[in-house]
Amino acid sequence: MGMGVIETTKKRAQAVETAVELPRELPVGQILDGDCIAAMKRLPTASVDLVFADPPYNLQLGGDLNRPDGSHVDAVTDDWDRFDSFQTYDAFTKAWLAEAKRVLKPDGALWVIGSYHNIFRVGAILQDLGFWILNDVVWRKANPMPNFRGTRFTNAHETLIWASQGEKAKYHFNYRAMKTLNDELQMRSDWVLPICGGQERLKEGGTKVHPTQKPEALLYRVLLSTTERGDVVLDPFFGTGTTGAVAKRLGRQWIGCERDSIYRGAALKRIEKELPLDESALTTMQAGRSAPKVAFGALVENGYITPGTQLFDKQRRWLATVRADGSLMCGKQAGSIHGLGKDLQGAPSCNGWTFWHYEVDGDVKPIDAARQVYLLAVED
Amino acid sequence: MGMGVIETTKKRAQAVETAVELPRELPVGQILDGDCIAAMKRLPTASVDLVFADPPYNLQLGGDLNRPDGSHVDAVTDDWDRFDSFQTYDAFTKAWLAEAKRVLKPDGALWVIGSYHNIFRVGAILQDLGFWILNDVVWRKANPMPNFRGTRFTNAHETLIWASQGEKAKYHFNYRAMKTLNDELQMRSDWVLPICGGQERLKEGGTKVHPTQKPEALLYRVLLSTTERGDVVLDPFFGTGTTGAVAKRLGRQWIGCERDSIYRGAALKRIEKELPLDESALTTMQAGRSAPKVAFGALVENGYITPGTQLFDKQRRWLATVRADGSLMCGKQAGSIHGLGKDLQGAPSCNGWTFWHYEVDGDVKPIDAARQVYLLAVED
DNA sequence: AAATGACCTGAATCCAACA
DNA sequence: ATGTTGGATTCAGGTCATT
Repeated sequence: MGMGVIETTKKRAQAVETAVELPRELPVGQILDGDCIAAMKRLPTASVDLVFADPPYNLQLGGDLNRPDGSHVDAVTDDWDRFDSFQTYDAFTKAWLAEAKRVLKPDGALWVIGSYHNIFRVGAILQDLGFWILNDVVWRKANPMPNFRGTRFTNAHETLIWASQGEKAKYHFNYRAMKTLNDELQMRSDWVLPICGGQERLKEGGTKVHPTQKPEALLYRVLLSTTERGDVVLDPFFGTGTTGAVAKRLGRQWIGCERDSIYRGAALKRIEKELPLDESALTTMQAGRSAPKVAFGALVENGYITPGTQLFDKQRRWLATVRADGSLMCGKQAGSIHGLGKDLQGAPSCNGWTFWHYEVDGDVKPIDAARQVYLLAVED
Repeated sequence: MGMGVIETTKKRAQAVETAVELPRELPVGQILDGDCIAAMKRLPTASVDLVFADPPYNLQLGGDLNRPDGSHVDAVTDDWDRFDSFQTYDAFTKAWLAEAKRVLKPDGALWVIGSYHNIFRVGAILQDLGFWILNDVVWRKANPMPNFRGTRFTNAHETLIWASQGEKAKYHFNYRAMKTLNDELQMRSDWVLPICGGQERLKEGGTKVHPTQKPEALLYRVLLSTTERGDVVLDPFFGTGTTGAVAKRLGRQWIGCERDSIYRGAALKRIEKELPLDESALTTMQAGRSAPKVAFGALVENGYITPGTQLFDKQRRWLATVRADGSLMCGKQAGSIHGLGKDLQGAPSCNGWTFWHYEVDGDVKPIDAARQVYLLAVED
């Protein structure tokens, strides 16, 4: 697979050098120096599982922004400069998003965080590039900075976008882990988390090392929800390495890009100290579909449900008989627990495990109860 | 001031006709028929104080969706939400936003609501047109529809953008009213409100009249925060007239655009029944005050206590009127439920929840009773 | 009457592994 | 590619009938 780098004659010599320094193996556990676009160009196509990006929010803070012709952008006051700077920001955004898309595996995903200053541009551009938005997630800050002048609403949130490679692309979502994390309710698109402060906030001589250090809890949720253990996570705007620290803790591999040597030093020191969680802690709740599947026939086979047992729906509209092969019969109709339930109701689908019930010791229980008992017995 | 219409010789005759039917006076209290872009072109430049827009979201839904119990989800599949491509949607968005900008006064403002399907494109385009984003506001739905297949995070919010005419433009923000409404805390950029249902939801023969009717509490907060009494509010996507109904209630003037005659009919009927709040209820807090603990304003906003309601102490020594922002007025004195109670009694402190009473169905109850009802409804 | 429970619904880009 | 099949999947609030 090619590197996707546009090779001009000028750049070719450099590319050869790079090939010596960075062979095909991914530079996991490393912070790549320099501009993130150039750094990403040195990574192989379709090689990382997740990109998490916290790009500069505007031109004033993003000192690495230049016009396409290379000239530097400074004052952003009048209308012309505003227009010019939006254009410049868009070009920069398009460039790094395109590289991120190339580097991602087909079933990889992208997270970007931003505020109203930049997130609308970022969102529109990633849609234009073919990314498919899966959710926008609101980080609701538990303790935001107040609006001191009383001129607007307290800016109390930031927005994250989660996107796959395209409309039909696969992606990973640990639904069950999120539901468990959220007290057995589906995790919503609004996350209430405190801002980064206290012991977690990196400081040097009393002043914060990085102006926009993100809370680890935010990365924890991002990585736990959309990566698996061992996955490679790329952060093009690594800063002080929150992504790397949480990735290491959660048993994920990481790659960073960062042009500021002070941030790089702080990040490496920080990640060095981080301890990975141990095996047992990293085992999360599994979704039903990756849990061992149980055929209804196995319950019959093993005597948990006897052939001839009468099953019925909760309203007792239909009565079916269990046959020796685990199929059901109701009148002249027969089929699997799911298929028969579907046909009888004329529904598009049916979960037979919760639809069919049976009597046991005078109680009415869904047949799923028998499956639970069976699973407990088999697990040992 | 000109009409801003590009006058070709063909259109001139029509323009004269229009001038007869729609003279310089704004068509306040009217719903303009037809496409909103064409309708807005008939309005004078710099004539309205606020635009609130709930444009099509371009949902791009796939096949059918069923709940786990097999029931069918009634999706938004209306023609008005279908666009060929992002390009088509962008062109449409740019056209109506440009008209909105022309029609707005120099110190006017724009609100747009959307979801991740469209809001990034809308936000980027309005920035390109020179609008200056003041806040993005998140409507956190108290009761969103779950993600039935467990494939993503529950899509539990929508996003509003509030923008002025430009970076240097003036705009209106009723900081004090918002702070009072939010229990003496600055109003944040995330608003928790239930979706529109129950009695508020317009129905005809048991089915909803409009698939995406917005809750009145949302418009209440928008109009109270960024308009003054008598201001003209334009809604280019009027639908069933939530904007008009709340505007009338709050003593604002309104203009709507709507091409569907069924929606227009329902909106006119609805607004007809709406009663404006009286003078005293509409006077909101202008000066600072300290106190309460639970937001009395939330009860007002959500209709548990109507602005204009008369409150009194148990001995009926004082009579106070509830105002739109949740403050009380008694004679010339005004304040929060606690502060005013304290001042009137000359006491060091006062628990407004137990001090103030109101009549409901002939019974006299402390306002704390309304809080209890509200808490039961809101609690999670 | 108050409490309980069944049933319905809401701006939704909603499956995966086979043959 | 495309169709088929197995089987996994929901929260809050309102309405209305029943206890």
